[in-house]
Amino acid sequence: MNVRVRFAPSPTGYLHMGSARTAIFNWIYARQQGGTMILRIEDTDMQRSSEEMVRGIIEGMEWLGIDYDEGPYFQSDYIDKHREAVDRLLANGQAYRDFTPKEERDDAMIKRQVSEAARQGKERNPWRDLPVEESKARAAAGEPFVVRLRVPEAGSSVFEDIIYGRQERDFSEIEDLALMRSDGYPLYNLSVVVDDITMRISHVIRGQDHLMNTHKQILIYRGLGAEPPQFAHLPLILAPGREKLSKRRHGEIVSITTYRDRGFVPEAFFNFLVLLGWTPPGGEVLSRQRMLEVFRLDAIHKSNAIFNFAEGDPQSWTDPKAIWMNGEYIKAMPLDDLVPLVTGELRRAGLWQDDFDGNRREWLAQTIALLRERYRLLTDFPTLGRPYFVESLDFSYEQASIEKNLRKDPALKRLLPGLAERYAALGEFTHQTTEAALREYAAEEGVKAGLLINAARTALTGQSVGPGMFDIIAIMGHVRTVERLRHAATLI
RNA sequence: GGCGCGUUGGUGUAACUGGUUAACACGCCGCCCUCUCAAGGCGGAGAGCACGGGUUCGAGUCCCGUACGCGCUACCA
Repeated sequence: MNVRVRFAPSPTGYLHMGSARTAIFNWIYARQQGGTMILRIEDTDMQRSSEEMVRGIIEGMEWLGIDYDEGPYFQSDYIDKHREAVDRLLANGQAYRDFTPKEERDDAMIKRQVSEAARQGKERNPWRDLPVEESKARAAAGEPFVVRLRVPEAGSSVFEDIIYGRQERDFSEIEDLALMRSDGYPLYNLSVVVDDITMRISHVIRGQDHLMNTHKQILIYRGLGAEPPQFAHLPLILAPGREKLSKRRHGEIVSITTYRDRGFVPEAFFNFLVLLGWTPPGGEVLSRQRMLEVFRLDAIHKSNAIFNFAEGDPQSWTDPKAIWMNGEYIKAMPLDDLVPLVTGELRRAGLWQDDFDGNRREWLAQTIALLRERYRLLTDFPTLGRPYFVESLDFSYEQASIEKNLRKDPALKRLLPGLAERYAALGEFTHQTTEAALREYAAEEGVKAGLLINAARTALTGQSVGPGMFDIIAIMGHVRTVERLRHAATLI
């Protein structure tokens, strides 16, 4: 079978995490099966739609590296087809006109009564049985009506979901849903089905919130004489506490752009997202290539995934596992791929210098290679890594680090400048020569090398953690090292 | 309210068609390395599988009920 899947977001202006994950699973399945990935914008809700809002979605997909073979199609471009389908349903008796005045339906009191009646599973819509001729005549006379699907009285709807298994629902539980509004605009359930038929979709992979809708949609497929596709419903992504994850409640954290802006490597976030609802066999960190090899739709979980983060806690502003995952990518990805990403961050932070991709091109690569070992976000390079990229003393010294490494021993007030002079006199300035000089100086002064080494770390970086000291010195270079050692003495 | 789906350590999950001391990852804690660590290496604590019944020689795995969560129940998508 020719696999054709679609990702069908509504144009909200940004790519929601949940939507992104849906897109990812569609994409993986399409690519794995050698099928076709289609992007369709569900903009039937006209007010919400605009160019800009669509762009936000596409940008998010591009960042994640999710491409598509067809589209973007716009649902609103197919309204004529939707209406035509409604006419066919009306003609073959699968649908009927409901002339209940709109105001009456909108009335809260009546709404309650109607739902109360529906609750008791009692009466069907009376307009269901209006003779066809009278129905036509009223419509022709200009009386407004909504078109409803004629759901069978008895029996049940059954389908096999690839993920959730056999689904059965009694027809008596399914209301005669509206297909077209009284203003002539087709409604969601009708539109998706018609579009999926015309786009020859073979597998509908979407959120579990549509699981119940599927019974209705299958009825529409049948009414239209079409064979329904395969369905695979994905578990939802919930916020901590198993509550719904929403932009309103949780803010920027649900938008993919947040992750782009806060230092995530696209592949890493893609990998993390894939874990929300699926466990790959043999390890959670895996390349896309590997995903395509081992992915199985029916291995997706049934229970909702929880996106774990602590509101207000800067340490875990997002799922700690996502941050860990990102660190794994930063450590393991080819350096040539990492350098441009870090370059972007340095530019954005105003730390970029022209010779970084000229004379100091190699130096930049070495510095990134050194720092990547302990960084987990791309933004760590301009923030934590600032002392490595600025020429001057324009970086801050952590107070705790000053206490711990500089003020620990008053002798450092004298030793640091002393070390600076030894270094200033050094001809060749490398890892080896600087280490030898430092150890020699420490021996002469009768102090432990570690005292000088740790003091130097704080002097050069303002921090008490970081790479091996002589690696740092080699990266900092002769001039900055001497300057910073001298300067540090003034802090004691 | 009705209907549907789900419920394994703090989190994400594993455990083939019921059968060893419930496994892995993140996080947490400790130790080691050592010039430091938010790096690396090693180890540890933490669930008896939502709860209550039942079937069975034996159940996280099957059945029933309860609780909780989520979803659907619009002339929204």
